[in-house]
Amino acid sequence: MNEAARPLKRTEIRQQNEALILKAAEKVFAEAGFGGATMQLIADMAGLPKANLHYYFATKEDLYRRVVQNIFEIWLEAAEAMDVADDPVTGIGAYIEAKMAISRAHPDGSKVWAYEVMHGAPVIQDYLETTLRDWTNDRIARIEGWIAAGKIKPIAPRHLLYMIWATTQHYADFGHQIATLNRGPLSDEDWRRATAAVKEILLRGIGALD
Amino acid sequence: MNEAARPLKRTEIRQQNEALILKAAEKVFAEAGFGGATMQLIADMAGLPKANLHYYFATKEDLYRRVVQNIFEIWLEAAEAMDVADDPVTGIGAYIEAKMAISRAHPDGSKVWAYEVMHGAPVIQDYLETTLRDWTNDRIARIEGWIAAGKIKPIAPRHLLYMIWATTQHYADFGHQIATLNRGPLSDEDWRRATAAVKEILLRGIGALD
DNA sequence: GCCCGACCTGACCAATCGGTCAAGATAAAT
DNA sequence: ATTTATCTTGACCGATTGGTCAGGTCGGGC
Repeated sequence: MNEAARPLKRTEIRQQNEALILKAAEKVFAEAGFGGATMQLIADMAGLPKANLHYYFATKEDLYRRVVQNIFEIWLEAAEAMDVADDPVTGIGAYIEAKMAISRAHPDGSKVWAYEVMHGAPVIQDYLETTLRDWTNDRIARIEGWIAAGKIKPIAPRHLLYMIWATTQHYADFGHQIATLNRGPLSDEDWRRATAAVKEILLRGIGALD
Repeated sequence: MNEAARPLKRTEIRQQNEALILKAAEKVFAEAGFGGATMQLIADMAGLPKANLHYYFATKEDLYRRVVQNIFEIWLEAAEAMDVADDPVTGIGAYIEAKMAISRAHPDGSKVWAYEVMHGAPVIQDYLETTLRDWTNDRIARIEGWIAAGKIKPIAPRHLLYMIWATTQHYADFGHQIATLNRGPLSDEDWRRATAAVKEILLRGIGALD
């Protein structure tokens, strides 16, 4: 992969191999789930001997945990997009766009997250109860403010958030089904149209348009 | 389980045991995925010896296939709810209500379906390309009719369907996350409110309300 | 040039997996 | 009552799994 055989510094070796393993693990966990994934498969995909994986990650659970945590961080960064503006059209619109972009850029990560939650969130239960719950309550308060200011209709803020999560992540988690119905992977234009459709229906649905 | 030890007819034995195994399998496959599920675990949950499972279902794949097909049939029956009326509010509203009811009644089935699609639909790929694709195209034509008649705004019908699937199934597939944020399982009233919120936002989003 | 600690890996292991099978138990046809 | 086909099950098997380990390689401080 690298040009020639340049000598690598110790820290570079560690960073490079951990990243390589995490990337391969994300793909394999997304394709096969935790139980269906094997360390041998991840090793083959990373181009490393299996024993080398156990040098960097003690157990399969440790590796899985790191993959899930990485996704959660990407999730949280995008969540800040909702605070860019004071009006709901710009704020919620930017959040939907950010989440759609993540669904396209990190479909495997989204699937591993879905897998983890679907199976009772054994690894990230504490994150759900702390970070995610706090973030959700803050956004609910923000949406209630928009309702009180008459900027949107008095819909249920909590279920609006669930609908945003559901619709945007659907394009990653169910990407195979969508691609099958579309007779092929979504193009740039397809993604633009999908994002526009989701934004339009949700924003009009809460009375922020027209 | 049965009162006393009443003698069972041959056909009864077969039906009863197959149903018992399928029910246990649905739960285990939903909780652990295909790879994470074991025949021993399913056997224990069904209260039967493992060898007995292989008498009724030759392989683990056969058992999994039957579980996925069962869910697909439930899915299709509910899809007919969309054709109950000529106006979009009643038709789409009934479809959303039917799908929300399924999410509540068959959360494990929904999860197994999600698992199957997330992993490339190796078992039900042909259903996606035939039955589901035909059904989707028919409903798109129907929605386009409503648009042409001026009953709803000119939204993208395909993405409206995706949004309905995503939001309704989210309450099953991500039920654990929702329950955690809700500090407990959803009550009857919670489900009623969730269904109303989804219906209201989606129907207003396509311009069928107000 | 030497040495130490980080890095690498083929070979190996106990545990568990899906699946098999032969022998016994039971319901129904004769 | 005997036969027959269905149902039941403990014991077993080869294959694969996550994980270990001893012995090697190699970068970098001295």
